[in-house]
Amino acid sequence: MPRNPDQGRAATLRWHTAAQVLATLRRVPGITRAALARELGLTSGLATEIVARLRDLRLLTEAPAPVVGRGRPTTVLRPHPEGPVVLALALRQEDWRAAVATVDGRLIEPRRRRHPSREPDAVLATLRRAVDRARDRYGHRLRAVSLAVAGAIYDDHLVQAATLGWGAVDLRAVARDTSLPLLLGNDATLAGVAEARAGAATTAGTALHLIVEVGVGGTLTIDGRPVTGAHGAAGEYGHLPFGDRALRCPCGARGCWDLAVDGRALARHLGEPPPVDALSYAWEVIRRATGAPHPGPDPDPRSGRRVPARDGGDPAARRAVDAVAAALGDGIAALVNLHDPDLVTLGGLGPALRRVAGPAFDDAYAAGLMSVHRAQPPPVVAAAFGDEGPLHGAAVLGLDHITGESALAEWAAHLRSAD
Amino acid sequence: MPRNPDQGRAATLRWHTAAQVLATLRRVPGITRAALARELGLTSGLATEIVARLRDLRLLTEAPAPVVGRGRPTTVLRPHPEGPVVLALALRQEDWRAAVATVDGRLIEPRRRRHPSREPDAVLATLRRAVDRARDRYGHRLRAVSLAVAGAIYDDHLVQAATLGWGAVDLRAVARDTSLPLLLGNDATLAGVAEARAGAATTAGTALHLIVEVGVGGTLTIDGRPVTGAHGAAGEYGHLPFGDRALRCPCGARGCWDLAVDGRALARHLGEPPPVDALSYAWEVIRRATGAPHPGPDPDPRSGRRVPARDGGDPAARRAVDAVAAALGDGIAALVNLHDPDLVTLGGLGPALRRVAGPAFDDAYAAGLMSVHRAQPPPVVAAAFGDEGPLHGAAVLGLDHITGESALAEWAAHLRSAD
DNA sequence: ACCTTATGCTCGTAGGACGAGCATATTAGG
DNA sequence: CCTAATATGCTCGTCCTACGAGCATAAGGT
Repeated sequence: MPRNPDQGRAATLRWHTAAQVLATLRRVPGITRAALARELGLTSGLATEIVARLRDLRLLTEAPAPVVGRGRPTTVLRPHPEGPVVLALALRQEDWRAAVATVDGRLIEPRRRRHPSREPDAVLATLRRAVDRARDRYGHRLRAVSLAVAGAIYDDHLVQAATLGWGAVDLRAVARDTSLPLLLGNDATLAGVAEARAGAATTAGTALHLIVEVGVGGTLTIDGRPVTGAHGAAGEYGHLPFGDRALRCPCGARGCWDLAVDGRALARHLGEPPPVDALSYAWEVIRRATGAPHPGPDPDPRSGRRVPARDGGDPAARRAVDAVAAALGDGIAALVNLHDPDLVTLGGLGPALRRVAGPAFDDAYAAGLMSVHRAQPPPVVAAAFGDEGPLHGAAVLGLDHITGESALAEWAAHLRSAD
Repeated sequence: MPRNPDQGRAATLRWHTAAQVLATLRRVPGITRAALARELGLTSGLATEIVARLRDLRLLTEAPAPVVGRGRPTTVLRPHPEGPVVLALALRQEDWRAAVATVDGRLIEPRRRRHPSREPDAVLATLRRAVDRARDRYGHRLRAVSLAVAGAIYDDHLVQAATLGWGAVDLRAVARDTSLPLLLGNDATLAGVAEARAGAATTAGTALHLIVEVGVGGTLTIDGRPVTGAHGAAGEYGHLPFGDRALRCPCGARGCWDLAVDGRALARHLGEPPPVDALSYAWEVIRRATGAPHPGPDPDPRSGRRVPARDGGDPAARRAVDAVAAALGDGIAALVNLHDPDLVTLGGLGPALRRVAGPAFDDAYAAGLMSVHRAQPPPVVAAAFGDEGPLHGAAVLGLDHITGESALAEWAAHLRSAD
């Protein structure tokens, strides 16, 4: 039956182990060849064959590894200087980011630009220029473009981006007429993927990632893959009715959790009018609560050092932060009861709210857990990538695509035809 | 490296296609050999080889298929009369069920018994006798025991079964000293698996199953596999705080959805005292609301015929049912926003509440959906298996186990050693 | 009786995985 | 400085799955 060259069991299985090797290289960048063989349980003969094949395919190169003890020295596996790359893009409210990713998952040339205009056409034209620049520089090595967007995705289309003020916008213009696949993902989803693959949740099989900015977004990941639902629209944690049913959400429903945990909630607690820019307003309230000049996002979220003084700030702001942090902890507890994750990673305002709020968050979290989770509550930790999560997640999306079994077969055919 | 006989790439791949064949046989019981080859894209030579191997392994037999037109007649694939089986058990509040399942997924000898006593020891001893009986009858053909239990599972242990009045009970006694694996699953989770594999959600990639009895349980399934979380404790939909925060749940939290959608909610709306048996109380209120003698669970839920008259019942009961159905529809909408499923299947009281409530459910469901889901709202349908879901799901769990690649290798070794 | 159609079987070939044996490159220790 | 110990890499023969082509088989249709 399988006359089709890239179908059937044999053609798929051919690249199976090669894809595993590349996945391992991505999980442990700079892994040695010997360690890789151990990790995957490859016999040395098979390792020889597969590495040679991947070298011939310009997917990786070997460099002498630093010697550690006795025994024949091994080599470090690195992406090939003429190997395939993807362009990762992340589109947010006030700026966009771009980076080129190699098969080991490293980002090169990360850039960040503010939108000169927020008009869809202007933004898409800018992104398109980034694609063209990458094509000029990398030529046929560029194999895919992946785009993290702060908006709602449905069946691979952007249907709404509230923070950008966009409705449905056709993003395909970013890669039109390039023959490059354009891979689309929600930014909170992709940030969760980044945490699960290379960030704070690498050891977790099931992880929940939540990001608080204007409202709450996030995703559940299972073994590094996001639970995206039938149309890619899953992850609307902010519109769960965990909040006060008297409050009406712009989404049309009542009692959305969104309204209880972001800048709008802080304003309500402070008796101030609804903020125009809920995100910077929230940072400002957090600043007032600490009395510190600028509590902003951690420059390096991996270091937990900068704990601002809890005293010295504005008591009203502190009470507002406490209330919002409690609503956050309470909701997270409900989601832990629901999903039973190994770990929860928090992004956006989350870590700062928690830090400034003192015990309010932890108390609410503990109180909301069902008894089965009390003995070993899943840790709630700050996201490792911070604001860079969506870009890293987009890179993961693109690399998953180009190192999948079918894309490897394509790349091999591409090389054969180029010679 | 792989000196271990049942590890490594080759040993796993060996059974890969054979496992696919058995999975297909289970998805389409009574499939013909020719249709199977088409379905999996097997060449006729490979089909010959694999079917022959599975025949030799006593996993399936072939019988002449009814002739439909021209061409050489093909055969129907059936489980082998000496092939492996699993014993599926389902443990509920007032009764337990048992059935033996063959590799094509059919249940033979389904039985149902009431608990003579609800003491854990007595119940476990009864289940153990069912295991012994199956062992007597099937001998070495019995390869696993799977158990669906109406309680909370954590790390493969039962930590609580509220409806049975049990705390943590060690269920391993059911299969102790038999060398049979005991596979454990929550009953709502397994009912969802049954719906996704062979019930109302077979065509759905992502499906949400919810069952309303005392509270709400359920599971999300992705391609037929349940999302069970890190410890198998996921699916506590009933303890999401969708309800009135003024109400305290026995779980310790406030506002649990549970309290808004079951018999306890009906009693509150009617101003009656909290019922002792919330489930039969709920059926009784539904009966009062219809005026019909007995609205009970559908005898055949696949036929949507028995729509009771909405008029003629007790108006107060109808209003209570309306309110509860609305709370159900509202919560389901929130979960659709969250998970983006293709389909929602409803079990337990759900279908009856919805049928009796008239538009209250559908209105609340529609009103709670986010706009992205409005164009094509996921259908909410009655579960196909009704009360038999957990038993069928347990059978799926067991059959997945014995038709997995490693278990097939074991079975082959077992046969070799028995000769 | 033929042809048509659908299916099943045999056999030669390709290619991945495996294991054994040998080759190689380094350190540790005398 | 030489040798043993150690870790790693390569080659090759074998096994097994998958594939494709050609042929065989068993029906219906004419």
